[in-house]
Amino acid sequence: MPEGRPPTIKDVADRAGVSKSLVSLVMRGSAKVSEERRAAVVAAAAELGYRPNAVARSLVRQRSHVVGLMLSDIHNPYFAEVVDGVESAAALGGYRALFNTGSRRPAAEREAMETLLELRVDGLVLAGPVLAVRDIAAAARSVPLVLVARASRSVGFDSVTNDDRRGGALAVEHLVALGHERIAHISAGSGAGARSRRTGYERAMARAGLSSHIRVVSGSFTEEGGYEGMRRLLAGGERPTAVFVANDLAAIGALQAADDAGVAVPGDVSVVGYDNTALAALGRIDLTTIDQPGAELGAMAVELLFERIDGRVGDRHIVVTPSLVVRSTTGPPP
Amino acid sequence: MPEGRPPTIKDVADRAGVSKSLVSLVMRGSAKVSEERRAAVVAAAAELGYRPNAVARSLVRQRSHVVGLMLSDIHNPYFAEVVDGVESAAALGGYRALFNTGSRRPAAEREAMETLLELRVDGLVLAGPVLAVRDIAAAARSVPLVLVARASRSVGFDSVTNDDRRGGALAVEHLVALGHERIAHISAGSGAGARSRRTGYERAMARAGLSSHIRVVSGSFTEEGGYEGMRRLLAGGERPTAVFVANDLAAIGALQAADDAGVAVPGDVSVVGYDNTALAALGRIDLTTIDQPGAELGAMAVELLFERIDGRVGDRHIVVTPSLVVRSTTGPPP
DNA sequence: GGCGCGAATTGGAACGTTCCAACGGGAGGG
DNA sequence: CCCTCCCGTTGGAACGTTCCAATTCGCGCC
Repeated sequence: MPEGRPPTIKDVADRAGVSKSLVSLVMRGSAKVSEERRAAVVAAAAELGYRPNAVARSLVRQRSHVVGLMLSDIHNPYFAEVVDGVESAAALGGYRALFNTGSRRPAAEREAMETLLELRVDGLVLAGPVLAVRDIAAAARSVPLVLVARASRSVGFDSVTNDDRRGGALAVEHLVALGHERIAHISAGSGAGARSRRTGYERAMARAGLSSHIRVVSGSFTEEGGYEGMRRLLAGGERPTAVFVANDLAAIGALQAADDAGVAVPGDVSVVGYDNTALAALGRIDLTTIDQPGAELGAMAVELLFERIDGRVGDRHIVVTPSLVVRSTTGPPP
Repeated sequence: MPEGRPPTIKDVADRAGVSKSLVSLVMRGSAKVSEERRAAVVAAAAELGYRPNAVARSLVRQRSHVVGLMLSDIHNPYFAEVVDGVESAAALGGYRALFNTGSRRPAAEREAMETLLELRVDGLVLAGPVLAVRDIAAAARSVPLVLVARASRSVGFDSVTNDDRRGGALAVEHLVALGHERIAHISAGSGAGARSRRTGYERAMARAGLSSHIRVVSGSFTEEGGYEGMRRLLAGGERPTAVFVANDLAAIGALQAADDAGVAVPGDVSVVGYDNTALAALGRIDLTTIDQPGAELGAMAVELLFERIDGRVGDRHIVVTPSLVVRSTTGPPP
């Protein structure tokens, strides 16, 4: 069980017979400390099990060397990839990363973000937040902030996204090339990027002369959302021969709904997802999808953050181009 | 872009024409403040965009109201469930949760844990760490600590796990009941719980009089580990008719290897996983597995943590009983 | 009219660091 | 032999809060 109180720099100083300043110098690896004193301090610290108090350090230095990352949904494997990128880029820059999650609920997201803000992280990365732009902009006023996987032309922060509109078009173009006309879309409503993916879908449909076949049902970025969406598509009206789903997670739900309804994929209906998560690559799933490199986006976000932290400011909105990954859930229409 | 310096309690006090102590009282919702002063303070805080500095508060109160959670692997959906449980239980107790990840590498895990420790979290939850017990025990000496999804009879901290040995036996018993004899195991080596699952497998095999059929290949708690393990099992020697894999993620890799080798599941070989993650429930995967309720384990861990934080100490090692979930990857031997 | 009391408010110490200006002492130069 | 310089070391202020003891103020009571 934890003992009375963790040892402080003062305790170490007393035991080593030096001043706390000297201990501080040793801990930070200063060159201007005599070898014997250093040894004495190191020994004393080890004996006491001294561990520097990051809270006190952070208070006096006005810098935490921590970047905060708010994840909109920890169940979406796409964000695990973003985490990888953020974490490795942060480590490269001598920073630590700490996460949070908002469970897709704006209120929870705001609270998670607030927690990070109160902790005075040096930079904040928001991955796929459903938060209002107003809240994001407000936060950006007090800390360097970068948005990942959600576009925004707003000022005051940077963003790194893929071109969701282009991605949506890519999906449609692929299906059109296969000969589909009745291509439906399961949208994720207000989810990050959902609007653009939908717009990409609609415009590409129009360009292909298929305006009359545009059909959008609302869902979400979750399995349940995709399942429900597909259920509705299969139930009512003229059945589509292909469905472009808002993301992989939802696409997997859609696949499930098709399986449950005895509808063959891609025999009866083709399905396209979005994100190219590890899930999509599983042999049993083998989902055609749009690739959006999560780890890279995360790493770029941190680099932008570093520039802001260093004072090199300029609202940069990086947009990477998505690409199509064809697997076995798409084929010619029946 | 962030302005010069975030406003402090002092700035608010000046603007409202009161002392910093009064502002502090208002911020903490004290009842003994006159209505007019309160209003003045609230207004001043809003105008300045004041946000309390958790770092300073944490320093003086010697309490952060944050529980730290170190995740061994953010790509394993099982841990996302643990996060859910931890987060909701923490919120219930008025605490915030902050995560970290160690990417299954002991050195990285130690660093992640150290980060949390330096930040002086009030409690630490370690989910499935591969860290040495020595390191865990050392950390437990300075902070209330609970281990999740890894057993340990050590003193100084609590743990919440499922009975991995029983789980391993459950898998074997199910397969034996189906008529299998050549049941192999893909182990996760030094991963948390791996040893016990293996022991459970071995003992159950012995109990069933199948000692001579015991066959263990080493893998890991990842898809690649499972893939490789299955590849080896299918390649060399007498082919098993059933395989118990260390966890769902690895089992999915194993499934893939079987598919790639043209081996039918469960026609030629049955496969059992562990964890009962959302992955296993996917229709396309439909994996027979051992259920270990992640969210519940996470929530229980936080409750134990709270008891320790409140000083009610006692090394408690909670072990929940796993259960078998039969799906379609298991069947009678060919 | 003075006294006591409670309620509202305040100043200052404390938390554990870092940083800076200042200090002591030995060596080297005049 | 004294002065200077530099190196290693030190004390104290500062960071933004909370908490406690002390202060002020208004009011009722004797």
